[in-house]
Amino acid sequence: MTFDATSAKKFLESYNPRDYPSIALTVDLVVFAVTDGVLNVALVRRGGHPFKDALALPGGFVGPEESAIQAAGRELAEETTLDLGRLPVHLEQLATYTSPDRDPRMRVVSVAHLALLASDGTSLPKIAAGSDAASAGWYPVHDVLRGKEMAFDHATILGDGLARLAGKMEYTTVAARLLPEEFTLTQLRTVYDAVWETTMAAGNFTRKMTPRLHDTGRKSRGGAGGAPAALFTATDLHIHPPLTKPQAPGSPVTPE
Amino acid sequence: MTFDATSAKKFLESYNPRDYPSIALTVDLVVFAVTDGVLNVALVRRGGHPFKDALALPGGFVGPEESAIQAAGRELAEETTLDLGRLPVHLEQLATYTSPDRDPRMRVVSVAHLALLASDGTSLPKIAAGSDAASAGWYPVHDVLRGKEMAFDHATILGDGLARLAGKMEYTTVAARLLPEEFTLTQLRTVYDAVWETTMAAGNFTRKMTPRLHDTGRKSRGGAGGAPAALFTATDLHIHPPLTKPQAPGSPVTPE
DNA sequence: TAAATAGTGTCTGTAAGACAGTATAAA
DNA sequence: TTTATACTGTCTTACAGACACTATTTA
Repeated sequence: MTFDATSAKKFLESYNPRDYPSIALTVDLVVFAVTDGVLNVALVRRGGHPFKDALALPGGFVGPEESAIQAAGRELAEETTLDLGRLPVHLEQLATYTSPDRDPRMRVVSVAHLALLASDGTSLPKIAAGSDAASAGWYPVHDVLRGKEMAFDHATILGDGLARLAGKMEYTTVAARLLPEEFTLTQLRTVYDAVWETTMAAGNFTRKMTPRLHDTGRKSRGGAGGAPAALFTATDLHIHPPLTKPQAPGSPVTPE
Repeated sequence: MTFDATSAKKFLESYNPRDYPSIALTVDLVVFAVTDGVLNVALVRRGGHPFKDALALPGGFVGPEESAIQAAGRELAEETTLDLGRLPVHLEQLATYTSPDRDPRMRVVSVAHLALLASDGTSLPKIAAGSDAASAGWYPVHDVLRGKEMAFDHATILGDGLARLAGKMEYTTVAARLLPEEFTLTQLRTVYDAVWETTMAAGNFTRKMTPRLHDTGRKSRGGAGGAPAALFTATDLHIHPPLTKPQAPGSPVTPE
């Protein structure tokens, strides 16, 4: 990487820090996990002003030597006390929120990330409150969004995170990242039902998904009566053509 | 927005500017337009180090009082000397690039945006070189990506921008944003061919797209022989189920 | 006319949606 | 046995892909 002192100086002239107020770079996390057929999000209850006592997304500052995704992974590890190196956690950048007045204290640019935690469907990972949070816990996503009382622009971010997940599930097997490494088709279908708030037909779901998954050959113990289901692992294959989320009634396909 | 001086002070304690080097917030623009069946991107030739003489995406700093998308719109207007208030230009956030060493001079966090300029297919909007650029012009996207000699991480950004556009064209009518307000189905098909580097069958394309567009009732003058085509305008409808980009041969649908 | 383009019709194969039926296991 | 679950089979309908054919214009 070659550049000389003159050009660096010229750059710093065009970028005069006096003209630009100090910018804080943060990450906000939209962390999802499924239990009992419900999609949950990890939220913290704010301990201080502004938005004291309101629900907020967990997050933190991006360190000087790390990228945003690295900061997101670090915060996630701190918060969940999970070993991210071993756990297959899905983490991706969502969007960046830059409105100058989104935080009344100073200019805070936040790179939101979407994280999917594996869960067996009956219990959720423990999460710990961060520095600025009084308490942390899991909340049903759809309920929270219908209530829409959140700190800063976090309701928007959460909505964007849900939309990203719901959309991506149409054409990828990313829903499997919300399940243990080996899972049954019924478990996977439960994830779709939870995120899309629908009820997928079991038979057709099996027929469509099976060619996109890898059959381990093993069977699950039938938990509550019924035949043991085959255990699958996810592949990184795209679903083509996509799985179609059932059209909401009243959303027209043809104009006028 | 209520917060007191104490909490603001506490926040500034947890965010100690001394611990965080000054951050420059910029936007980079991926500006697309189609001519003669080819997808083009607006690039500048860098005038100074680093990456002197290399191709780069246009961009600039985000002002203290504006959001990233506002900065992107402003830069786009300056660069193209287009009246964005009147022109139906599609502008959306793409992704944010935060690697600490992506710019050797200082920490530059760049929020990339995707812009689609309307074009009649035979000429491209004039673009002007910015401050740090020696010259600006249009370049064929696919050629540039195959060559892959660009400044900073701009080849990655350009690739992400193309992927975003190509993907979104499967399930929205966003391709129409690369055309004048009224367009024919052949023009629209040309856009798909240019972006996807395919050849869509004309008859089937008509059958699939027509219900998603609004027929103005008017007809285009047949330019070079042939029947006059109907003129359509775009709707904001989703294409459901999506238009499928023909599978590249060799990309398997079933695992193993 | 000839040539070029627009748009429709038709055939075929695949797959989605609906749902019945069968197999496997636990209580 | 009863019940619950996992899967498979079948039928119908929709539509994508391929492609022929007609219609409408310019040269």
